[in-house]
Amino acid sequence: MQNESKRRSAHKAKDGKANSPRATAADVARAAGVSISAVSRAFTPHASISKTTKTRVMRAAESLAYQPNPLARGLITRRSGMIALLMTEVTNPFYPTVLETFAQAFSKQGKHVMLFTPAQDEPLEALLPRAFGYGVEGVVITSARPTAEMMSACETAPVPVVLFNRTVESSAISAVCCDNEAGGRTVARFLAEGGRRRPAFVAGLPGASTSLYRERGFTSGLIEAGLPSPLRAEGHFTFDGGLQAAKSLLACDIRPDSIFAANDIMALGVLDGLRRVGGIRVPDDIWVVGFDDIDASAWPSFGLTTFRQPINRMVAETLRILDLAETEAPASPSTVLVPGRLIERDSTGHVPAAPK
Amino acid sequence: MQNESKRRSAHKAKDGKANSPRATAADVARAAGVSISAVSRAFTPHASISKTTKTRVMRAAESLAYQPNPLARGLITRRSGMIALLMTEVTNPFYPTVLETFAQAFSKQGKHVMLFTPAQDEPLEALLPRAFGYGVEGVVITSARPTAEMMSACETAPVPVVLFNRTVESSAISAVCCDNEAGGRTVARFLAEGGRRRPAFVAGLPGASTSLYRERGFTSGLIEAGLPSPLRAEGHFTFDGGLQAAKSLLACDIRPDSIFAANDIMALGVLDGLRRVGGIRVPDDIWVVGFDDIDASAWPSFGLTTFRQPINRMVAETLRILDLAETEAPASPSTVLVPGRLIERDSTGHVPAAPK
DNA sequence: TGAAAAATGACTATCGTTTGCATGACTGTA
DNA sequence: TACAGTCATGCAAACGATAGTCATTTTTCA
Repeated sequence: MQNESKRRSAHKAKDGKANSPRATAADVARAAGVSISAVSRAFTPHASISKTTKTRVMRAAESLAYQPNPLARGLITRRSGMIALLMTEVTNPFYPTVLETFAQAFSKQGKHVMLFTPAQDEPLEALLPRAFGYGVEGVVITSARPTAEMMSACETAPVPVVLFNRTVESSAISAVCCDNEAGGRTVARFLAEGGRRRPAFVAGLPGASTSLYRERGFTSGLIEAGLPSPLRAEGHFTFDGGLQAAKSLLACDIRPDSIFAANDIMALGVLDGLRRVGGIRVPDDIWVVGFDDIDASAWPSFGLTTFRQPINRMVAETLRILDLAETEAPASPSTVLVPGRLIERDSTGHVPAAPK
Repeated sequence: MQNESKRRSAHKAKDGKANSPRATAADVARAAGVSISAVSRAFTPHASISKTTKTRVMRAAESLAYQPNPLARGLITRRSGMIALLMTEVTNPFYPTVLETFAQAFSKQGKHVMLFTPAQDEPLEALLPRAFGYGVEGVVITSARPTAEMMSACETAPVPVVLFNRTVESSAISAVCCDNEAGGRTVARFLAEGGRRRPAFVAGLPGASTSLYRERGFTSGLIEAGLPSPLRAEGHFTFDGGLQAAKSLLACDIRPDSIFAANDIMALGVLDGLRRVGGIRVPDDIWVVGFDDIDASAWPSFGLTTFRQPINRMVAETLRILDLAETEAPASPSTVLVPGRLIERDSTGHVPAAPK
């Protein structure tokens, strides 16, 4: 009887007497002197059950430490109490914060987070059916560049799907996003009012909607303010990319006097890149602005001025679309734009107060 | 027809014709002209099934996009293909990396990560039974300070439980950890050889085993090298805590000439704290060493010398204990210490080569 | 070629719930 | 007092798979 227990040796064996095999609804029913259905109904929100039976069941359940098995429940209701979170870039410090905010918010609703990260080069859309198989009650996708296959997979999903921090053309898919275009425009205006004349933009991954919209808003904001289109470099949304971008921007014939990076981690790279090159001072010579407001941006070494994404509100909106929030009526598929705001720190100079 | 669809309005309605209701084993069996058992066996690793039938089933399954329902399977086998990850501090940049490494490793085994983060002040041990209810095949806990209740809950767990980056007295629980004591000692020796005479230590959360062992190794290493016990401050494992700790250490009668922080994020805070106080140069006046080797430590602005935790190996060891790795035989409950190594950067000076 | 051994497929019970349906108990009104 | 409505309750059938049993091939070897 010992040699066959190959796969179970690493932990307490099954036959330990104290290892209570978890109470089932039948156990509770027996203890409370009711039927199994009654137990089930006691745990179902608006079920038809009398107050007395319910308390009796609940009392018995408590004494047996009973909790309905989510697997069995999910098998029949198709809702196992989990939300799928599809994430691709956990390295960007912005996302861990997002992750934690979601996890907290969900757990407040009794939901749990199931994390899906694609193995290298695994097509993202392959993850969706897998998630559905688990009876997830909703899917949140944070991927820089959702593919077309992905989108069509989303449209036929049996549960709500929300793109987080992404927008997409299709009106059949919900998305929650910071107002990136407005953010870019705000930064442009800020730089213009600060007397900057030669702006530069550091883009993220080509094709990423966030980078795209931030650039669009930035460029149009500059033009509205009578400034030229920005110089341009790519930073792939990474610190090192930002660092390289800074170098390449400095190599231009006419150096920029301000750099707006499509996210903070690149902006920090830019700052470090500028420091490396002697004789450049921030903000005296060059202003630097980021986007996100990650923790590190507030560190004294950086003091990065940045456009803050209101993660809490974005998450709340996502929950609302997933139909989990108690607040309002469910929305139809739509793109929700949440406004952000500029946080001024040391990496930019002071903008004179508006004249009147 | 509109007003009654309250909870389903946010996504494609059920009645859409293209919304294929997901193929079941029965569908596949019919398509392949075999019994349902055959289908089941085709998807069970060492089941008794002929090659020809298996391929026939697999072909049919593929054409129907069939995948066994993990809920139904888990209901009977008690293994739903998920691993529970209990995390408390996602804000420390070390953990997102850990998280991603785990997620990648698990997904390579066809397992998925279920994330459990306790709501504020929710007792951690309450999460365990919930996880077991989901039929998780293993639990990984990364919590700074596991409670006694937690521990006893672990011991009676129906599946392997591993403490990650924590150690614990009980020999009934497995743990995977970097060799913190050796790490602390290595740092001590490094500082001593570098001619430092007044070391300081910045502790993390009181009671955290990692901080404790790193300090123990550090202190004994110093004493062995003929140096005094370190000055001491607490930094709560946060950037800001490290910053404050630096200030308080500088306020000492005799300033330290080297500071070892129990983790990187605090060490970065220390660096920034030192910069704030004029006239102090790193490493000329004070050396700073961290522990973890998070991404930011390598950024030019910091160039933090640090003791690197080999996350990949630690994760691999964890998988082995969880009985998932293909490599070796399953281990009995044990504490695995993985060696790390010192990464020298700009925050410390050069240690002269050994004399002979 | 034949018999023993091995491999395979069809049946059926089961995992722990939810839920439709039929029944029985109550309530308020004519 | 009786009658139609409510409301609560229990029974039994799913949900979609796995695994043990048993009958039936196939394979193997003398």
